Amino acid sequence: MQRVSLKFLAKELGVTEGTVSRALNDYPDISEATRKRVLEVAEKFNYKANQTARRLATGVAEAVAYLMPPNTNTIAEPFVSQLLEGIGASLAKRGWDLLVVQASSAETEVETVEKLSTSSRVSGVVISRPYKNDHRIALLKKYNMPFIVHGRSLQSDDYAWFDVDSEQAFQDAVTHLASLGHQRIGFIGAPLDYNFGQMRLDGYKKGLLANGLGFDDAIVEIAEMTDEASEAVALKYLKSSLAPTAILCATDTQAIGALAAVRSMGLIPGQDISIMGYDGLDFGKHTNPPLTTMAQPQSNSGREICDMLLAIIDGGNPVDYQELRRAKLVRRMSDGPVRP
Amino acid sequence: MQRVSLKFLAKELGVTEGTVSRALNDYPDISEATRKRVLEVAEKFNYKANQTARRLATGVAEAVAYLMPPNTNTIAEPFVSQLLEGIGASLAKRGWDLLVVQASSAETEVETVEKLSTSSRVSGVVISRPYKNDHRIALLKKYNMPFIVHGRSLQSDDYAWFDVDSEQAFQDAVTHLASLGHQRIGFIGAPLDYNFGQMRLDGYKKGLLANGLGFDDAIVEIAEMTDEASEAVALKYLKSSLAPTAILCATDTQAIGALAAVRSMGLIPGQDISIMGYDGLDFGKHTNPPLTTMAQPQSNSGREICDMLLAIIDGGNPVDYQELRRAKLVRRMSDGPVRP
DNA sequence: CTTGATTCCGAAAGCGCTTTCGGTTTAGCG
DNA sequence: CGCTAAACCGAAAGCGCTTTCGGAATCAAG
Repeated sequence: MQRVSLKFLAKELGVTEGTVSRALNDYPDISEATRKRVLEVAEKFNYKANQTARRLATGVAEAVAYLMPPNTNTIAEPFVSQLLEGIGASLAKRGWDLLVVQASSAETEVETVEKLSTSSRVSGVVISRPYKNDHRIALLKKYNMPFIVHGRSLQSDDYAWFDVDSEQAFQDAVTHLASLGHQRIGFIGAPLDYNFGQMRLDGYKKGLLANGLGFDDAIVEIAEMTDEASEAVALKYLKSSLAPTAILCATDTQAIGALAAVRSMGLIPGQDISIMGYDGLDFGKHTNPPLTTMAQPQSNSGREICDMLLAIIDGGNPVDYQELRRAKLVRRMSDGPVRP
Repeated sequence: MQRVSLKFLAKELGVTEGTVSRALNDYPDISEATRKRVLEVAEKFNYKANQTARRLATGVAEAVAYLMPPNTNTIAEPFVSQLLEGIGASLAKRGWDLLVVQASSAETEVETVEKLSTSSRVSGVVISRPYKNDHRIALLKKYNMPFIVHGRSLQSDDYAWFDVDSEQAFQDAVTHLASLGHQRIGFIGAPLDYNFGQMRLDGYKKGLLANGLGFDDAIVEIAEMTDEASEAVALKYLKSSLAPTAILCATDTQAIGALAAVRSMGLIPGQDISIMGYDGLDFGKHTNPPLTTMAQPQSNSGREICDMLLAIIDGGNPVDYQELRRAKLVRRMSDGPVRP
């Protein structure tokens, strides 16, 4: 299989490589006649430009990287493929590539991001699940690499991000539970080094305050974001002398674990104990019972995120690209009025 | 930020670019002394080679593409992120990149694959969910691009693949159900243009035969791979005059839909009607009731798949890389002995 | 017919790296 | 101490494209 190059086409057409290149790339200073001729021959030989050479010559990578969040071992990972799909769709409009990079461990993460920033493989990067103080963000800024973060770190005023207001969401969730008569609402949180873990906890606290409820750290605990870990914590709450009547979880995955804990005690979630999650995973429709949750509108957020990133790559000011969305309550069957 | 190039390092060191390159790439004909000197300075200036230039010069793309399956709208998509994670891990050992490409529509799919094969962006590609006659496979072969498919098409003897024997699995599933006393086992299948759809149906039929059970197309139907579509079909079965006592579904997602159908009739899955799925998704643990399924060992199949691909890229014969795994029964709560 | 402005394309440099080839040094040996 | 072989590195070509620069051809206008 003869690899068809520019040189080959040029020889075939009896013109120079430069001419072929210009014709193919819609330069203005090329006659309609030759452009047509070139296009025809290119089509005939099924010419596709060597991307690598093109990139080297133009100096633009024509690619964007998605930094996979570490520890993607939970049930909740459909969000990754959804996001990728959206990003891919956005990129397709320009014919750009999507790179998926993983930082296997925390140590290699710095190395990975550094290499990503300096090896000119990509024009921009999107990262998920930032930590409170995220070294990845620091590096990206240092190396002047366009980026957008899906979520926010503690200090988020000088870069682009797309986030759902989870603090507000958890406040709303508490208010909802309170309106059902719950006075003693437990909380199972996500690790606090993730900024969203902190924000959700803060929202929970604010919610208590706003509804005149007291904070009791006997029923507030941080757990890994797995169903098992959360189940254990929920079980502890339920077995304590002053058990909560409702448990609010930082993620749907955790809520699913809590559901299991409630059932394992012979109680019925939604009737005896209310459980609420956050994320709005589709799968929540099928848990036992269906999970009430705060849903983030993440259907095609990948697309929006990537569009924002592209705008920044095109010279936009990152600060102009900060989007805060609101989560909304999706009531299914795992919540209910408090038992007398 | 001064981009530090080979030329820069060379000037800094007072040697030529070639020397620096050789030192960095562990060539033998370089003295230990200068290698060390070069390494030090490279480290000091945090030099990372321009990947694009390197690729152009060496002619190897150092990247692999994953072709996203179309219609990834089901609940069952964690498999994508799991696969990507595995592939990424395998690639990380070489420092290669992972590209995720989407073929938005069927028409653009050919174009996409063609461009992928000829623009020398990647050294190999992995595809999922092949059709019976998959044009992507044909193209990849035509262009001599190393590839591996996750699954198999109809004619699969001349390329590399990694698959689970779903025909066997469905035979086993029927046998399991039959051993519980079920004589009338319904089937909800996946679209037959996917080869796995056909294989699962075939397995079901063979299973009936092997257990001396009759085939009745009143309770055999193909449905889209969504919970909703499957729920509708299951409902139809259940409302028919000769309702099945068990329903076997081609995917876990469909089984979840069937579960919903059973419950909506006021029946209890696993007691009144048995439901079985296939895939072994983690969240099957949390459905109502937990789903009995044929589990494919897909935990780190991404890694294996990519390792196989890399071996082929290194010159291995694709035919030597065909792996057939066996699914195993995971009993949870959605199956049980037939009701008298 | 000239002339100045256009239009179009060839020539060639360059993107940042790899790698071959050959020449200079040094080592090895009698 | 002279000769061959080995060790090391510089020079330069080349990967396949883009893009600037300038020259030849064409055109409109005087």
